[in-house]
Amino acid sequence: MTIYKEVFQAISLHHLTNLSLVDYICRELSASLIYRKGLIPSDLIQDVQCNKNYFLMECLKDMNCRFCSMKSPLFKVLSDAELELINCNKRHVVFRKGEIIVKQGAPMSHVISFTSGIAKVYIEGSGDRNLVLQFIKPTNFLGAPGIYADQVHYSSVRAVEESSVCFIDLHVFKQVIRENKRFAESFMELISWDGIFNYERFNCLTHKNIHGRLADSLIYLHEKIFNDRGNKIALSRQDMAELTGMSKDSVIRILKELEKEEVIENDGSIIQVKNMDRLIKISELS
Amino acid sequence: MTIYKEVFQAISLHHLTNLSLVDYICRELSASLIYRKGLIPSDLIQDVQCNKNYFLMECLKDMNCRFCSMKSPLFKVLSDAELELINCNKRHVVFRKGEIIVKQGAPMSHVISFTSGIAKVYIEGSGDRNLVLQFIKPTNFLGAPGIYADQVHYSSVRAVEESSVCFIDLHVFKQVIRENKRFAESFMELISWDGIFNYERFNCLTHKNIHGRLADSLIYLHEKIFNDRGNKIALSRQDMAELTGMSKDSVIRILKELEKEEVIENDGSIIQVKNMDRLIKISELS
DNA sequence: CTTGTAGATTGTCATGAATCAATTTTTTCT
DNA sequence: AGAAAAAATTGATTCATGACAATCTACAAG
Repeated sequence: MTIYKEVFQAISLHHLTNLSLVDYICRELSASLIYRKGLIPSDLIQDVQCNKNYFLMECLKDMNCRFCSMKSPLFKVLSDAELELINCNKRHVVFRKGEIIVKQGAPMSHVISFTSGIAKVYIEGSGDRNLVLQFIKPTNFLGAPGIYADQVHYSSVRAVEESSVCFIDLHVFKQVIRENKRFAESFMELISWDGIFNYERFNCLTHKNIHGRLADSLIYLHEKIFNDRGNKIALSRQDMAELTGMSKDSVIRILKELEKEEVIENDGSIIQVKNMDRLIKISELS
Repeated sequence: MTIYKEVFQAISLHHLTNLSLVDYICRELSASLIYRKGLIPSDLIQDVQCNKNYFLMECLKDMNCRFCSMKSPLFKVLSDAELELINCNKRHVVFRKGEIIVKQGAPMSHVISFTSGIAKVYIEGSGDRNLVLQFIKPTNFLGAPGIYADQVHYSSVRAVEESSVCFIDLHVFKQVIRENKRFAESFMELISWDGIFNYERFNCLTHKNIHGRLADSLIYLHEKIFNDRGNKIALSRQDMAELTGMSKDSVIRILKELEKEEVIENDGSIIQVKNMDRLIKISELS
């Protein structure tokens, strides 16, 4: 286990992003660390990929924003002084699986930077019916649209697996936006892209049948959310139902169908896409 | 007819907003103009309300942004110099009913300020299926989310009745945002509220049955869009279908039902809400 | 005046998808 | 490890909704 920690120490010291993790292991560590301990690199890479979340969290404790590898790309345009200011006004918190990070309707006192894990952003409708807007993984902000509206959360966020976030004081955050034009512009881009993402979901949810909706969701989860978990989609059927706007029962039914047609592989609660072309075709056929 | 023009000249000179129009007529004009010409104020107000759009457009031609009563409230925080800069880089254009103002997918060269009329903002899905995101009336901006993303329009906009807009050069607009912090902040608020509006629509469109969806839409149209047209909702069934995400046939069916129950009154293609409480109840019952 | 066209209306019908209930599997907690 | 709880599965049933077709209406163009 210590080998992982060494790997992650190295990562945080070198400011590596999630994406360059595997590259880095292959290039820098294989000779010196891995072979010395008799580990096969490909196994280590796979293990690290699957357990990345756990070790990441270890490294994030007490991390200064200036050196944190998991800070938002938006923060890259900030000066050291600005980062230090944010660092002094942040709290790093770990949430366990299933815990609510943000509650819809609650007043917003902090901007939340999501630093590790996976969470679902959902709106609570009338009568137990939730709709998952999107899943969140590092690095992203939570509660974006409310920040410049009326400082109220318009969606809830719940940890799907153990996750950690940084609470950043709202006033400090706004102050930095006011004083750094590039940062302000980046933040506007973020809000804008968020809005555009919703447009695409509108289409899917209102005009496609359940086959198309589930196909779209599987593609989304495969490509955007579980892409750094070896594309192993680990979600409850209920969560998938809330993402696609269909009933849990229907999700199960269609997943079975897809498994029979060998479009996906279903091992316990872990889903893996086997035939992406077919999924895309199903999505396009509506 | 000239009485109207006088009224509107007065409005534009005094920088009156839409909302204070009726107040203004009662307070300032009734004695001097209306009685002198033998008109009954309440009739005039009603007529002006119903035909506001036509006369408004007359007044907007060649209007300098500095004195334009229909400019966005956002522009109120701009200095005269900034308004003058925008004025020099804008084009005022009138669109006839049914014409496309903005086409989804097209590159965005200008920010568009909607100055009179009513238009529908919709996303074009696969296979002729459109979804109306919202109706637009003065004063508002078009193409908001794309401005700070990749300068592409992510929705189409079509005039529902004769409408006029101002095309403002995108670079000039961004320059003003960069240099005026208050304006930048206002604009962020605008984008944010836009996003929040979509959240509420998600709920409605994914979790309510057609009765609830139509009720919601009628409430929206009554309160937010046709509120300055004497609450006379004038839309084609097709437009209402695209707004509610249901088929045209179903719209007609439910409207008939509502008419029978005297919740609405349907005179030709003009719908008026008679029993708002009932509509709200239908909406809540989902 | 008449003719054409687009939109509105109405009823019927097929079907997609949710609900319900009963059973099995998996996960979690002690 | 074993019990309890939660989640997943499955089939049967019901209902809501969209699609189609035929007719009607109103407005515009010739």
